[in-house]
Amino acid sequence: MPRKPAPEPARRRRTSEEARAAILDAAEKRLDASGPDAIRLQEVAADVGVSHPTVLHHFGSREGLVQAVVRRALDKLHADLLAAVQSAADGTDQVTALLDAVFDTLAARGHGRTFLWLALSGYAPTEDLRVQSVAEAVHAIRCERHAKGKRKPPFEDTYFTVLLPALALLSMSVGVKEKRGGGDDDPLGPKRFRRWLAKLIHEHLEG
Amino acid sequence: MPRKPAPEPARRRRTSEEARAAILDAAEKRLDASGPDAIRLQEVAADVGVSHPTVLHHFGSREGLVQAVVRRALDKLHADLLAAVQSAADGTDQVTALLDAVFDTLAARGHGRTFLWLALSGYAPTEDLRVQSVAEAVHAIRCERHAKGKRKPPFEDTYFTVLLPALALLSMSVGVKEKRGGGDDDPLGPKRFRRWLAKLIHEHLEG
DNA sequence: TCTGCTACTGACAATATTGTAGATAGTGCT
DNA sequence: AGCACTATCTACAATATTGTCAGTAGCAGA
Repeated sequence: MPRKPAPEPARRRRTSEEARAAILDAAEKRLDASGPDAIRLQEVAADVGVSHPTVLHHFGSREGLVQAVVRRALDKLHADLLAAVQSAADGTDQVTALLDAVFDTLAARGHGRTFLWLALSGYAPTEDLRVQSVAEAVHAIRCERHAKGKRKPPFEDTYFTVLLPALALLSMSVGVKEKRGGGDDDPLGPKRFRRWLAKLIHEHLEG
Repeated sequence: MPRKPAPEPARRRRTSEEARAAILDAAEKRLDASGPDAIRLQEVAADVGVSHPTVLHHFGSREGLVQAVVRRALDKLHADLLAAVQSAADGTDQVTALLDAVFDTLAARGHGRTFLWLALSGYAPTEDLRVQSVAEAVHAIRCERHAKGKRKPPFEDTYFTVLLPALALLSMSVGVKEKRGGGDDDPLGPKRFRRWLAKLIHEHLEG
């Protein structure tokens, strides 16, 4: 007897935007965890609860999806980084606050790990960290302060002073999962390291 | 007419050791360039000039090959790192020499890039950089020197002082190819950065 | 020269992954 | 209700990749 076509389990229809966002979320999880090469159409689709041709419908091709994820991830990184830098613009212990904020962006929120994946895979140039622009902003403040009597510090010094913690925090973001906890009292833990680094930088900037 | 079986292009027979070494070399190239996931049996075999079952014959499985490559790469990294640290054990400008040597190992020779691939992919824990042991060695020297009259510096300070440049150099090794050349006079180049960093560390150690 | 060992090979199988094609079914508009 | 639009589906095709198998061939020792 002719089989009645099985009643399909109710097809959900999203707006194009919603669907794209959901798919990008799923793809980004895999990007953060295992890199761009680990983005599989089938798995991403399964995570969202759709079939894989749906993903192709929205992004054209696997490469299209990867490009979209990369763009969104970098945009988010830039936004979070900018917010972090601005949030720490004032306060008594500026350097510590800035380091903590940038660490939060790069390590705790996983953006550093993602960025390393992208840089290694050739999807993002290292310039995308935008150290240069941050250094310029910091240098402006520094010059303004030191104008009184002392000699002006060279831009190179400011640039390197910004570059150093950026590079360090980036490397720290690799092993976030397996690292020791964040207790203040953990002797060699990342939190104490940041404090130490902040002090070092602060002393250097003061001269 | 019955085709004569095409004269096979002379099968070359290596010792097991030679074959394994050649295959590992080819696999390591791909590891350095594109990460462990980019190691394909077919491509590695083609690079060496053998068929892919030969690779399986020597390493059992793809995973066996990857494990072998990882082990050899980490061993080489440790050996080179140790040699670098020891080579810079004496000399007038110890810190600069040490940084240059470690930079050469991590960035110029590509070991840092490989290590980042392995760390991100979960093939090597971050502890594998062995910062701890280097820090202990440095701390011994430091204590010996500073014994005369001054207060003993805490180990934590030495550890962080070693950790900082290690993390920085590691991150630097990501974008080696696309970075600016190594001219001494390049304003914001990596060489000047290392000089600057060496000076910073030196001043910190002196107090 | 014969013989055993094993590095090596071609052919095949099994699975994974991307991509295509045509049909189906929500959704808003008239 | 009827219709256009398109998000979504199933089914299939094409290729890549790992792994198996039975046989071949180079080399060393008897």
